[in-house]
Amino acid sequence: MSTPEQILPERYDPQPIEARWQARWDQEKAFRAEPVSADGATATVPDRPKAYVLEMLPYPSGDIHMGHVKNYTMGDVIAHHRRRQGAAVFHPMGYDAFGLPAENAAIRTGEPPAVVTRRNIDRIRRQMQRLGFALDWNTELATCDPEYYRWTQWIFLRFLERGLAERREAAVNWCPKDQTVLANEQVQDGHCERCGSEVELRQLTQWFLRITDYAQDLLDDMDLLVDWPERVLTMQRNWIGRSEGARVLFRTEDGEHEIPVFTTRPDTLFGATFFILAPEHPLVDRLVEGLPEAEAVRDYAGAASRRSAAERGDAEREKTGVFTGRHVINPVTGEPIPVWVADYVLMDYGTGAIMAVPGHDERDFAFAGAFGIPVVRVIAGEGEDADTPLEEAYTGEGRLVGSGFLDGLDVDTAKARMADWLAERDLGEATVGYRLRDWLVSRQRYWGAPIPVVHCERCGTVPVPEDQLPVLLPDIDDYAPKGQSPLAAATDWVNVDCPSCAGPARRETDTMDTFVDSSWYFLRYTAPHLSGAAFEREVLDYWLPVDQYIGGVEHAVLHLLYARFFTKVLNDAGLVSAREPFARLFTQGMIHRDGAKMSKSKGNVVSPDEIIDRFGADTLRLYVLFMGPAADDIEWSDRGVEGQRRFLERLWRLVRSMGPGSLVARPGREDLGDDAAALETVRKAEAAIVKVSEDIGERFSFHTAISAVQELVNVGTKGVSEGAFEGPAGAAAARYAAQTAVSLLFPFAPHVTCEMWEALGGERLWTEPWPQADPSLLERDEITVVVQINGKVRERMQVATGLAEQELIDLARALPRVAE
RNA sequence: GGGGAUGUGGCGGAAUCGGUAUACGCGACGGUCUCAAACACCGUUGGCCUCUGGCCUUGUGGGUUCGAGUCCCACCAUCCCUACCA
Repeated sequence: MSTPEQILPERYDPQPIEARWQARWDQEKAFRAEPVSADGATATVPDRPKAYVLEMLPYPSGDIHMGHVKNYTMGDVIAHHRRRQGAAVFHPMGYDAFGLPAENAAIRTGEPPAVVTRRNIDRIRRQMQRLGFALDWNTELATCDPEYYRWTQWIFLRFLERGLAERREAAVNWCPKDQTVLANEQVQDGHCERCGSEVELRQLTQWFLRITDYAQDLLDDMDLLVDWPERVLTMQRNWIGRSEGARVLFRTEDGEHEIPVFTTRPDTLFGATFFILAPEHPLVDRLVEGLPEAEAVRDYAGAASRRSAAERGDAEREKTGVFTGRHVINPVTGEPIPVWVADYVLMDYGTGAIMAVPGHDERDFAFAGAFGIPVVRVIAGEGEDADTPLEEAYTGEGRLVGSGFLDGLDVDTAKARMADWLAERDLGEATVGYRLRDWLVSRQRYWGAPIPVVHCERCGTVPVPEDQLPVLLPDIDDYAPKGQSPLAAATDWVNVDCPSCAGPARRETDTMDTFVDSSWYFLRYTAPHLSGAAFEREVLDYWLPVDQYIGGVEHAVLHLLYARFFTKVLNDAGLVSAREPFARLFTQGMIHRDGAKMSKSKGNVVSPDEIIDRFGADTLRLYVLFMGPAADDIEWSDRGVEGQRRFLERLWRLVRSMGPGSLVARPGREDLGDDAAALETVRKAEAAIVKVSEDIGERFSFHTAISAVQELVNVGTKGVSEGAFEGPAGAAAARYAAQTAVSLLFPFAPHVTCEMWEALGGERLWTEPWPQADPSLLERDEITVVVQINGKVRERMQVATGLAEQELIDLARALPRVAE
């Protein structure tokens, strides 16, 4: 360690400097978070502002990539800044450690996923430590640890007792390659989010979490998400997909069955000329029983269910369907309309049945055209009447026609009037539909938290009693998926006594989606090794909500929605005070190279380790944030990295040129006298303080914060080389500028700045109060005023500050090039 | 189809409240060092012209304003999300 009064060596060699400071921070427990709940200790909640700074936890795949470096460096900068501003900072780290990659590796090599994962975690931790992140390793957790998933299971039981976890049969997404079901959110464009295989629909009994019960809450509480990117809020809004409409009851012509539909256009009910059931609709079989159409309908339904989700979801595809031979009665016209089965009607949206209005719905229009079904106009737009022929579905505004008691009304009024009419006759009511589906959480895979229930012949589904948690994953030999969970092969484990009646029972063999694990990890950080509870209310309530959350936008409708849902359920269960987990969210852009996302398959990956070896961690940290706006996708540049290294060298030389000495106080105007260069230098330092503080604290504009320090360093370097700091005022100003640059740069490049800080006579820069600018030094005596005439710059004049407008105009008019 | 965003030098980008467009960095060019090259350092660097000066310039075209990269209207281009959701 440098001792005060010592100047820096001539050469900047990052490796030993970084190793030394990392060891020192570790030894001094410099970034230990307080309070954290632990066994046998009573945590006291401090009386000072807190800052919970969190980055989305990594999946331990073996190596961290540049995206991680950028993500954690941003969090680190904010954490350092808040700490030096006097806040109690919580900046934890963990691993989202269950999941398919480790399991797939196990299938290939036979090595247990727990072993693979543990090795990967050790590796990724070492890489993060090399980057000097100010994390509290004491609170580190991995979601695959039994002491963690015990509480994941415990939370699952809370859902179960609140009726929010249920097992039911449904058409679900099945990935044929990974041999497991997937949540709706994990299907992208009809393909498995993980492996890219085309997803099939299968009718299976699975575990769901009833997130749809919280659809409205999830929408309403977006007001509490004070600083989330609009983009993410919009994506969640669209995903939840609230639409107002009506439920309408249709009866079969024999009066035997009532079939409800959901429609957003109850106003068009007079135009409903046919009716469609989804192929999976439970009434399909019964309706066609004994009819000549039965065989054709069953064939069609069978073919539809074998079609891939992608194919079925293709709106461009020609409409297909089959007539059932049955009719239902249109409740307003009293007319029978034919019932068809068609695969463009989806079982899991609305009621799985629709009233088809070909005149005013594009899909219904296409279907009617294909099958020769009559099209009726019930809305007339501007300049149209009831007889204007429809060449395509008309979906615009207009007046109702051919619709009895609705005639002449506009669309919105007609919607309300129809809802009332239906409600008065018990034929329907105004209602709200959501696109959001319940969250399918069971997986037929090994490497996840076992679902803590037992199936008993007598008692049905029985929760595993809390004192028997965790339900540990059994050791097995063959991890390969076989269409059912590999856990089923562990018969000793599967066969148990029913906790309720002690009779023979079988354990649930499915494991939980790993998004369940990551839906509450930010709560467990506050009590990572507590054995008697998932967390402690008082400590949790002190830290929550997370003040700043940072991660990739790819989780907009996955993790970020699920974590909000969990927080609301736990809040309703009286376990957490927070209603929302993440007050502020920042979504970072990706780092590209050669125009594409860095990936092993494209061979365009730059390894963080390699950059650290060549340039040092400080340079890498500086570069990933200097590249451009943190929210944007930016192209990696090797030369850009070198530029940041050069900048650190420049700062190194500037600090070295100060010679031995101690920290200086900010020179005031009286100290600077009439030394203009010195005043300008101090002023630049003050401007940098203001800029860097705002850029880190409010704007998330790290690249401009770094530029501001670079400008300050440039002023210092230039001043030194031009001999502008010869006098006593200049020397003090230069030293103050160097000191300020080092202090402001610390959150970005903590190792080298700590080294420099000691050379400048300070110690423990990480505890140094964050600098405050002196506004009086920012004021100028004179400013340049630009004189424009008709938008053209005509003159520039130096004037004293504080002149009145008329005085300025008079001065301007007196200028020769203005007066002419 | 629906939604969200973006467009500024050779490149990444800055300009935060409508007030000197191009900060900071990369690259390029010139110089110093070197036998030489690389590195490093110093300097120059939006474009054009009739060059001690002038004109033009923020995707395109209009508008508001004393003044527009910034506000309004229209268009063009690109990217992302979503999509048979009744």
